[in-house]
Amino acid sequence: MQTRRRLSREERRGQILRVALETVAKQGVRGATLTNIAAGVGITYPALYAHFPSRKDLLLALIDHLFDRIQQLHAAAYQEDAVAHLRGIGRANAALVGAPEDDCVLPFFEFVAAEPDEDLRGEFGARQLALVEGLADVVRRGQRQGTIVAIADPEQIAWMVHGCGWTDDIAALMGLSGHWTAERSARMLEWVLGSVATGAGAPAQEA
Amino acid sequence: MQTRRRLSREERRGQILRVALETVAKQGVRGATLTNIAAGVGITYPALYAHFPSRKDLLLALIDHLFDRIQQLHAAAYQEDAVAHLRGIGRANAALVGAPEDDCVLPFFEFVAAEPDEDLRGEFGARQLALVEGLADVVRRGQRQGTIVAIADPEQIAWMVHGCGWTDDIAALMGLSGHWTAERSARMLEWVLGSVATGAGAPAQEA
Amino acid sequence: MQTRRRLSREERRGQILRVALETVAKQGVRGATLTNIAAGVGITYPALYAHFPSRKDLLLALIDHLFDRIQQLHAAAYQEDAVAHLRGIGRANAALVGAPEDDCVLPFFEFVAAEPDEDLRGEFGARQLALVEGLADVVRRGQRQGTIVAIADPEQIAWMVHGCGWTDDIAALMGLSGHWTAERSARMLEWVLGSVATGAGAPAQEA
Amino acid sequence: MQTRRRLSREERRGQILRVALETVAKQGVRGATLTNIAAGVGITYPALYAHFPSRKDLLLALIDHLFDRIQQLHAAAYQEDAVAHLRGIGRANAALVGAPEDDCVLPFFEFVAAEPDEDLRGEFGARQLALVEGLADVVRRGQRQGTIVAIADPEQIAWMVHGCGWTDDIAALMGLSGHWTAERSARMLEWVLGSVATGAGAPAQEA
DNA sequence: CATGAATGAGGGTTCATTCAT
DNA sequence: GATGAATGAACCCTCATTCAT
Repeated sequence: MQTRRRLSREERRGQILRVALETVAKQGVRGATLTNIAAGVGITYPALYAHFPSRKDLLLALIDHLFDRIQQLHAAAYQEDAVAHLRGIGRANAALVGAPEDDCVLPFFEFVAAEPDEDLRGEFGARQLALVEGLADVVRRGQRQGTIVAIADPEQIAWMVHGCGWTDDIAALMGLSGHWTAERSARMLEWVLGSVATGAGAPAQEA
Repeated sequence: MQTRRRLSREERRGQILRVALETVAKQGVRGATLTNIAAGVGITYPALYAHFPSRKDLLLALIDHLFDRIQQLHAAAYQEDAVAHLRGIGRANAALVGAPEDDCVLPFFEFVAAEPDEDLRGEFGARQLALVEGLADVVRRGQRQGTIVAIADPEQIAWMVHGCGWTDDIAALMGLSGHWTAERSARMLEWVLGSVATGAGAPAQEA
Repeated sequence: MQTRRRLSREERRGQILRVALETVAKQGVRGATLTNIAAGVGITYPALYAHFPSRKDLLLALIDHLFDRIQQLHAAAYQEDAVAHLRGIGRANAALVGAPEDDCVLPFFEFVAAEPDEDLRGEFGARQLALVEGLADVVRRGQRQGTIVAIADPEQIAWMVHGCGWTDDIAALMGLSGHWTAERSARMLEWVLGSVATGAGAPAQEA
Repeated sequence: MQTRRRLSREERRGQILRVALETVAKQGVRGATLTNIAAGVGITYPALYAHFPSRKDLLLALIDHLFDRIQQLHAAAYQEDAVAHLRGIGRANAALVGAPEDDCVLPFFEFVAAEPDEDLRGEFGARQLALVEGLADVVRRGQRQGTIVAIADPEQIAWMVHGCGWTDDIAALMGLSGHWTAERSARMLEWVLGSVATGAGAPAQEA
């Protein structure tokens, strides 16, 4: 008599994705072998085929899962002031980078790094684009609010904010957190925001 | 009668590194297997062991080779005006990204993306750091020249210029060149430079 | 329709060990490659990894298996009279040596001879020691029975009996059975036993 | 101008054999690869082919070399009293076993252990036989001298003395020197000798 | 829904051997 | 007589995948 009840199909699938994400964070896409993932889940690897037709499909679903979580983060950082919202998004990213036990930012770049033969980059780029579009929407909202200068190109701003996050991630990935510090990262973000924010909300630039 | 003459040790080593770099550019670090590299060179894979004691040593030598080439690029972009020098470095990088047949920028990021189990990230980060230091030196030169505001933090500026390059590279890697265009990349660079450059040389910011 | 039914885990494991033992007997430890063993079993070599985590673990399990069998032989030779028991053990060994189709004695020495880089000698020595201890126990039993002189050093006797077996094995291994005959082997054993046995049971020494 | 003169063919050959013997002692027959041997000699491995047509021929020559050295040891232990001579031979062997830096006894057994596919055992057995014959000759000399009982079978005695040495060697090989001590080894030898020696020269047996 | 057994392709590495120089 | 470059076969090991149960 098993006290631990059989998981439903959906629950199992979610569990697998969570474990897979952790595995990618710790061992990279390459290290996310079926054996490793299944071991984390506590099942045998052929059982994974009951949920995903192939490893690649699992990884694609994982990208979905990952971007869902990131988008939740972006949504959670919402503030009525668009500039503050962007700042919140940037800080959320920076905070995650500093917390390597988190399984969200690091796997993000692990996917960027996923070898070309995994055929994942295209899919990944498309999601990334959607993320940037979301940021651009925030910029546009700021322009409607009047907190962001109307002349600014929303996409350009969005990409730059996004790029700040990338820089953080890459630096962390390469063990350069001691040099590209959270402080410098924040200063770069403020710089970008400050140069387009109107009024008193914009911190002065000091480089 | 073989028309292809026997290569000398140094020639062969150089050839292997060139081929390996192309292979990394096309198939990633993971795809740079001994079989693939040897096939590109036109020899059998055990022959590689006559030149490198192991695959990892080959990859480490490749990182050396790669950074040598990048540093040459940076040096080649030299201009007496430090701001112009930084701009040249940024543009050189952007130009390379647009020319995917070049085997220099893409492999760069392939290494960033190299799976953790390859154990290359540490080594790579150290080289990266040296590169940033080089950029910071240019900034300091600009400060001595008076073309860069004295108040600026050279390391901060250096990292930001470097980060511009990263953004270009990653975007290209993910097939987003259509969105993160050369124009936007240039604008971001000008932004960074403009905000620290003194005098008329600094383009006005318009985002 | 496969007529050969799928084997259970335990059956397969046992079969692999049996085949491996034969392989060691015929081709030595070095010749006991995964390919060779798997071929004998009738499977492909990666399948072996489902049963043993590595070749070395397989070989260690094989040593277990081998000593189990030898200890069974020693136990099977039991006689109440300790001297007779020792004689039985010695004769059992000699008999095996003469029957090369047996896969027990020969592999024994193959392990002794296993190249140092296999790292098996230590483990093997420990088992060997246990075997000698078992013989020493028989000697002590004889001393309690009064069939073996009390003054004798049990360990010394045990080692000497064991050494008789070694001599047989090595001679067989080197194809010298024509010179170190079963008769001479028996005479050496009697010599050892005779010199410590009390009473009429001890055959006269004639060399 | 090389101050170290070119070695003559014979000198080089001897040097190679000496180095090869050390290599076998330290790393076994399997570890005696052409690369390892050549490295010890200070030349490159293809150069070995100038002296031996193949690795196997080198190993066969090495067996010659090894037995020559052992026979020298036996000769050096010569004493007019045959029993003393045999005792000297046994002690010489035991002494060597205790001195692992010596490259004579250990390689001996490394060859016994040489995997069957090396095809060396036959050759090795023949040499071994010659060695035993030499011991038997000493026994016969003792019988003529009257120091060994006439009734003894010279071959039997010779094999037993030889077997004592084997036991020492194997025990050392398996790291059991702590249990099969030099003292026990000596006692076993005295036992054998004592049981065939006549007169006062024979130590009393005490087991 | 899950498992256990097995596979085939591929990975890095080592080694005896050949041959032009 | 010796070298440097290269080869081909073999080794151990890993992994995604299949399939009967």
